[in-house]
Amino acid sequence: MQTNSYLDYKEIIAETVGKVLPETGLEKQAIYALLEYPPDEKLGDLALPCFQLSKILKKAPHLIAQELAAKIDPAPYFEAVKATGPYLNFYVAPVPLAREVLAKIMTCGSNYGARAIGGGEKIVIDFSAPNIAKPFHVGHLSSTVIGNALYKIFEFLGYNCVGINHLGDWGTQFGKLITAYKKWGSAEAVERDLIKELQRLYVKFHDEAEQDPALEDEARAWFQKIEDGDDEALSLWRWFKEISLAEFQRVYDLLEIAFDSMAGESFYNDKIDAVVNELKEKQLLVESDGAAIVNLDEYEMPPCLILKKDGSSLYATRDIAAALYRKKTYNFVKALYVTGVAQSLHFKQWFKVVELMGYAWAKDLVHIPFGLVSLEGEKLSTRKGRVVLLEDLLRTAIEKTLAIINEKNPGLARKEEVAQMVGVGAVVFGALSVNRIKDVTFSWEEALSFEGETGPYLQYTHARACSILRKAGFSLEKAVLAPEKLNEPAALRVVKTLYLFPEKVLSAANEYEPSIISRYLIDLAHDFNGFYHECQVLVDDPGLQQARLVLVWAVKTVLATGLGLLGIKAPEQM
RNA sequence: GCGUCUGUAGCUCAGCUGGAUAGAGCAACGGACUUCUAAUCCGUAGGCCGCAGGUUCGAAUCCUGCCAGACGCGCCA
Repeated sequence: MQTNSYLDYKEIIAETVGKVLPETGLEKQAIYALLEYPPDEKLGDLALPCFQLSKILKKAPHLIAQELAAKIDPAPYFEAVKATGPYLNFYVAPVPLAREVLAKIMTCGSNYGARAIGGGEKIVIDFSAPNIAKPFHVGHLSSTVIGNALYKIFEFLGYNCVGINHLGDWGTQFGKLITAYKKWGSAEAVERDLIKELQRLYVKFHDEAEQDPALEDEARAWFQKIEDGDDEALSLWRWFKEISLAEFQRVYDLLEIAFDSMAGESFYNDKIDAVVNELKEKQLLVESDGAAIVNLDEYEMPPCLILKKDGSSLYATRDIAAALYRKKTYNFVKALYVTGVAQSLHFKQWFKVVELMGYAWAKDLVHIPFGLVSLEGEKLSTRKGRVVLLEDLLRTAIEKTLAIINEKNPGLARKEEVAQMVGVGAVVFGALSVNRIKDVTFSWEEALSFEGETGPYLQYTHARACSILRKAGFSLEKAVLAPEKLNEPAALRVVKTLYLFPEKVLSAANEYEPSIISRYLIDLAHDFNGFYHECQVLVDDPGLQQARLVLVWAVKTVLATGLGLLGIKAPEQM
């Protein structure tokens, strides 16, 4: 797999400038870091601003730029190197660029952009983590799709990822649920309405408990019974869990997301005492108001709660136990936790506790926060029934897609299959197209928008490219690379954007930010659609047609790869 | 009260490891389908980059203060 080296113009420039200007004493890396992409095509493809050099050389920046322009031989990678004021602008020679980029994509195929930097090391990714007996709603979308995208991105860079669904399958809410079930529920009703019925019972419990606080005690008692291994309590707990998992699975099937481990909170029950003991041995635990805490004053954080005054554990305890278990089991080089930004402090605290326990790998624990999802400006609330179920959203998106297909392309084969890819793709892309950290207000109109910067736009562009290749009977084996024929500005723009893909993938991984790939794909699709309008591909001149077909194939390949990294399908027709 | 994050065009957002005239999409208006899928493309209009200072040759980008919003701050997760 020749996936570790990509043509790197910055590297070439840094090398050349370093040679021409040895007196600056700058390392190649330092020059590399100064290089930037100019704001306008007319100013070339890469630029070296000379202000910093001016300080070192004690010379006006525009003079340095002029001098460098005179000394540097552009060939073979550049067609010109010009000084424009204080900038040294590099104009990439299109033919070598097109040749290198397209040849690379032809040899690598769907591995273009991949690298082997992970060396097979493990990255554990904790994501999705819905709560049992509660609806799987749009609030869970971000964690699920961001986690899945990071999984695919890191695999693409040579890591071995372990996806863990840390299910919320333990806690007093099960006591509440059993209490409500015993009082107002029935096996028939649960079998019939599944999570909807469980949710009804849960809401009912809270309504009733407002009048009758004794219910809370009853709930606690039932949860205690689960913990003590009481047969009835345990079998109800298992039953609720099965019902929930079956329902969650339908959503994961629609999204085509799978996990390597479904070890939820309950999995760590027998691993918590050891953590508490270890904290005691390491003299990190302090008693405070009857609870056991780790004091973090020194680090300007509130204390981390380890045990309640009744001696039971808290979620930080469970998270620490899980981290220790995962380190031992997987020996990860990084463990990512994809959860809402609201939990930032919690992660900062228990990461610090792990560090204080003496584990150097505490630095490998990374919280990947994302913004809050609200509904028409109001918080989602299971109890108030103010939620949009993810499954409803996905199914509505699929239905809408099917309607559009019936209107625009009624003869399409396997419509339902395509409708699912596109409808789901629209929803997934919507969640991955903006910076993670932004809060979002869910809107049906936006979630079901298929025009402009959307998933369907990317898929449509991909399908268009496929359509051309199909009509031309294109085959990669017989393809002829003819970069000199791709000389229209629109074609060159596409080539230049294709060149950027590997570095975008790398940035997305470094910043844990799938939206970098989303934005890139929008650019690529846009450039391609511009080319599509300006340049007819299926033309009489066989040489020209062949040259353009290779470009179309390359775009199709990169779009499919990029969409794949986001967890989105790329249908060949739609 | 303390802390974290966010504030860019009417709306949703890029750009934020400082650099050349601040970019998209949606909505509005005007154009482009007998030609490779118009879920597309092109054009017009739309901006004291929250406010005020500071650092710098240069600030949407860095620092400080303020304003607005979101979230968090001990026995839920």
